[in-house]
Amino acid sequence: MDVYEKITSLAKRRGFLYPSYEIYGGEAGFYDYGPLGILLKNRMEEVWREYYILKEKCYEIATPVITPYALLKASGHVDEFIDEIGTCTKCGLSVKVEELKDDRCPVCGGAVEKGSLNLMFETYIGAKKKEKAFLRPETAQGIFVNFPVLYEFFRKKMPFGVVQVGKGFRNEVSPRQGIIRLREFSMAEAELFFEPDNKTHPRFHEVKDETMHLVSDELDSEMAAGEALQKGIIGNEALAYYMVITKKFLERVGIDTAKLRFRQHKRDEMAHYANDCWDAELYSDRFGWVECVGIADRSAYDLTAHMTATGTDMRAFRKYDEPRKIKRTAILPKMDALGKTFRGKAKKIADELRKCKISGDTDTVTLNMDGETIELDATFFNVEEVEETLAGEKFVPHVIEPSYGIDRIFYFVLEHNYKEVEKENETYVLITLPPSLAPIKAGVFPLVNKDGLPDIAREIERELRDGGIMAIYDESGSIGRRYARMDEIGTPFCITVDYQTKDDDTVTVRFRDTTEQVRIERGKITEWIKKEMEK
RNA sequence: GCGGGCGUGAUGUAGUUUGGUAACAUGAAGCCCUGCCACGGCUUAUCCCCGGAUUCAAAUUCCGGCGCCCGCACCA
Repeated sequence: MDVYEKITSLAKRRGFLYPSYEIYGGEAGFYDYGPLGILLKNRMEEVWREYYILKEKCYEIATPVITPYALLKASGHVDEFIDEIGTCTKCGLSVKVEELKDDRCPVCGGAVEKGSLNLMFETYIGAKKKEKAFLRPETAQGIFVNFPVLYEFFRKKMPFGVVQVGKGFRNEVSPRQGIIRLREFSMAEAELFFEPDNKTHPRFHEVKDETMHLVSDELDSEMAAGEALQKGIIGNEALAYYMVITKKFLERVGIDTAKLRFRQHKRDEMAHYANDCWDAELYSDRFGWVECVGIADRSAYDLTAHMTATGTDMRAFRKYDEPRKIKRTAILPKMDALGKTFRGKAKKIADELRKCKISGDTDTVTLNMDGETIELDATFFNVEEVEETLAGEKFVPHVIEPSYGIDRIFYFVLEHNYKEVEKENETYVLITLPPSLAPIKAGVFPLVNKDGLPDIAREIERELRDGGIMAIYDESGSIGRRYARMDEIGTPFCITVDYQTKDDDTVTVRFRDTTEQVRIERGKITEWIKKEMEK
């Protein structure tokens, strides 16, 4: 058995992951999180929020999974997310339509059956009048379409960031590798809005010496963020900053950073919306390098797309440092003449007039209004050179997007922390999860099941839970077996009540990774564990 | 989607060649034992992926479906 198989079997046995709908034969690409699995996943998402919401000052929003056709048409997903595929009837090869040679199989020349694959799940809104819709392929779009109100919420100060943690859906052709490729998956995405020529981060200097393993066509080495930026390897400061944040986050949830690298996308593998992209890849003994986080510069792509499709102004306003004076040729309507001739229509005509493109020697203007053609000569306007003061300008913000695949990271947290050690000629399994991530923080055991020790242990379990610490009481089997059970699910501490406890109210606390023990006052355990978790 | 392999208690496996009462280990529950690292004792529960065919009889043979694994393709 390799690591993946061991983890899959442990995960099912101990309540981390179950294949979905198993009693109905199972459904490929779907997994259930079990009782312990969801505790761990929730902790990962909480830690993610600490990084992006607390520290980076983003705000989180929640938008629907079901997304109207028009939105995804505008974003490019309807067209770009479709794969036209030809399958050779002779040799069975499947290829993209553009790779066909004269509509025949490029390998054996056989006839080809064409089909198209849209990787989005389709659905309909409304029971009677059915409007076509899709399950969202990414949470990002829900943020983009809310840009105008969010911009207002942030009181028009750029840059700002909005995040969303939730489900995304992709109807994969053939999902495999368990939780690595799901059809319904959890993602945590941050959309950070910047002025196009100012993709910087105020705290970049704090992380500029942090190193990352960078891989691109020309490069494969450990390099400081600042250096990579200077050399133009990473396109801008914000991108580099969030790559460092990603590394810190992954390390915090228990990823082995020796098995982390950032790989730059080649031009042709970039998503339709991206113009620079670095993937955080994690190494698996089973699967090799796997993309788990994508950090993309989406430029103005999405906001522009939604602006074009809906006519909504998705621009932000930037004040110039100093107001700029601009000279231009302007047309100034003469309201007295217009009023006398056109009466009620005068104001509307004047507004139209101001929009006209003119030059210094324009003497007549023709307007088309409500199907009516109106000729105006110089008695109705003046043409003048005017000097205007512009306070600033409007622009479509650029977006830097770190996008995390929670389920994949979840798997890697397990794989990177899965340890086997030899213990008295037997393989002994433990998961060395960071204490703050562990689903169960403490096991509480009576050394023996008599003389009142179980009662004391039960009380301690209760005290811990009252203090906010997930603890489990266990009296079944030998003490060693109970330690082993806890080690296998990554519980960092085991508290044992022994006879000394009855004398002096102390207990032993045993560390998962070293099996060392310390003696601690019963009343202080809760605080002690909380402190340990901060380490 | 195509080709190959596989599907047996919660987990890992044997049994399928040669059709006839499904076994082992781990895990789990209960009781006992146990003065700190899975090693003890007794008891209990839990399995042949689903559907069809052949047969007196199918875990075993055949067909179809679903799922898992490998390869090809796909993975914005």
